[in-house]
Amino acid sequence: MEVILTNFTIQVNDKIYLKDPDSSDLGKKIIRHSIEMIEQNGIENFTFGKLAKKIKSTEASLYRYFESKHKLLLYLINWYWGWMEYKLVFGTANIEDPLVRLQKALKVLTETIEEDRTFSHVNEVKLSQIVISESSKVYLTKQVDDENQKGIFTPYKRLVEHVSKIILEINPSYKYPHMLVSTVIEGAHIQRYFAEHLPRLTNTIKGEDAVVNFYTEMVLKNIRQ
Amino acid sequence: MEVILTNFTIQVNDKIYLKDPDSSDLGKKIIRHSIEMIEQNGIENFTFGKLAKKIKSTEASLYRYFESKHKLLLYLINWYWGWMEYKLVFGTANIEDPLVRLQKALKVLTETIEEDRTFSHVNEVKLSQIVISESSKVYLTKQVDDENQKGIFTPYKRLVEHVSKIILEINPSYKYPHMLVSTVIEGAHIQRYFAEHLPRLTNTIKGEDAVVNFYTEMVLKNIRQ
DNA sequence: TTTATGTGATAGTATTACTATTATTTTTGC
DNA sequence: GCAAAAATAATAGTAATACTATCACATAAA
Repeated sequence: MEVILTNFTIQVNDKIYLKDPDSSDLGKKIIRHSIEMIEQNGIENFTFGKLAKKIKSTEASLYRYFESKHKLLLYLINWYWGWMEYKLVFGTANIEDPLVRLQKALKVLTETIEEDRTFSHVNEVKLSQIVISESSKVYLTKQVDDENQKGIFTPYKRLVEHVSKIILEINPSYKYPHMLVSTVIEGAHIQRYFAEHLPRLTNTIKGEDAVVNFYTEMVLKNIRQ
Repeated sequence: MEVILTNFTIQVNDKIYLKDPDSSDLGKKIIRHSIEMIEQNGIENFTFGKLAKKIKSTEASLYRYFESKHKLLLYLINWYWGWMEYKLVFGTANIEDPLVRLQKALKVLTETIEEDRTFSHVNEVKLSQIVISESSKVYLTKQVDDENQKGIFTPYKRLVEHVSKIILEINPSYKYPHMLVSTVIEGAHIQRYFAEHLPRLTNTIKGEDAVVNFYTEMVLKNIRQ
């Protein structure tokens, strides 16, 4: 039984945008089509000019929503982290055993993304491809510290914190919970990228999702007392 | 006893440059100063115009060495992989026990970089900072497949292969050697970046190099039969 | 001493990442 | 149903970037 919750939106830090893209048709169009274009051509080849042309609007109009393409990318990535937290919370609700809960959480974090019809104007499959190829670029800049101070990376931190807590529930003396979780999240992205483009840097195994299995195994072996 | 090998150079794939920067004074100046500038201001804010001004040359002259700043970055990163391989080979030579050899290899891959006076015009400490903040950008582009076909990423692959082989020596049935090694290398970079800019995504522990210890422990626990 | 090679000087182009201004349309409040 | 306010479109312009092209000059190798 699939339940579609229509009164559900992912909140994104309002310092990222000038005008909430969720609040208008044009805004939603910007999100939908920027996802398509960035997924297709990468953030480097994406410009507001091209997007404006595609959605038959103007550059100036887009700049009323986001002050730069970097901010737009930040918006998309942050939306994703918010969505992941929502999936994590839903996916692990009512699971008593912390070990089972951890395994479920790791699965959510590392598995390939499938369509989620709850949020209509966002294509989560394409967005997850963007996250794989572009997300590290949002923090590997000289403005990190600045943006970090504005709380722009808190959704990501919250996600890491969330899973770290489960780990500490299982093994309260484990020394590196955050390091372990962020290694898993970032690693899962990179490994999927490698599998597609630089396969000799990873391992793919027929009949299993090597990424999910590898990182699940990794965490369990690491936190064992 | 420190031995300085002056007749030693790191070879970089000649498809990356138009003219070998090692072959002239101007070339070496380009390398030395581009490392300084990119480390300081990041690749996004680095331009050939600025570099030309700093070394009192012209944009056109720089373009005779590298056809784009992306290629220049590729050169630097590839130099680094070549240098790491050299350090790995030297550091693990004559170690019989594969477990000890693996531990040494992991240390080389994950520890913080110190000055190496063997290669005069390259500041390895600054270069390693560039690798931490910028290296993923060289393959997270839409030209990966193209560049990969030209063999531009082989030094990285060779490094991964090298360590993978040690792992298989210890446990021939281990399923994910490449994934494990690339997770370690990429992870070490990201964790050092997080420690400096987004500390809540990692763990730092007084009196120990948490990155080296975490990843060494991780590998050993993972490959145990 | 010629010739090739490397470097410098200068100029030019298409694109990008914006900002500014004004006109037009759409929405909303009464 | 209309005026006021808000949103969007149209148009123009700027500084910087990422190059390409051309020609002159210096120097070093043949």
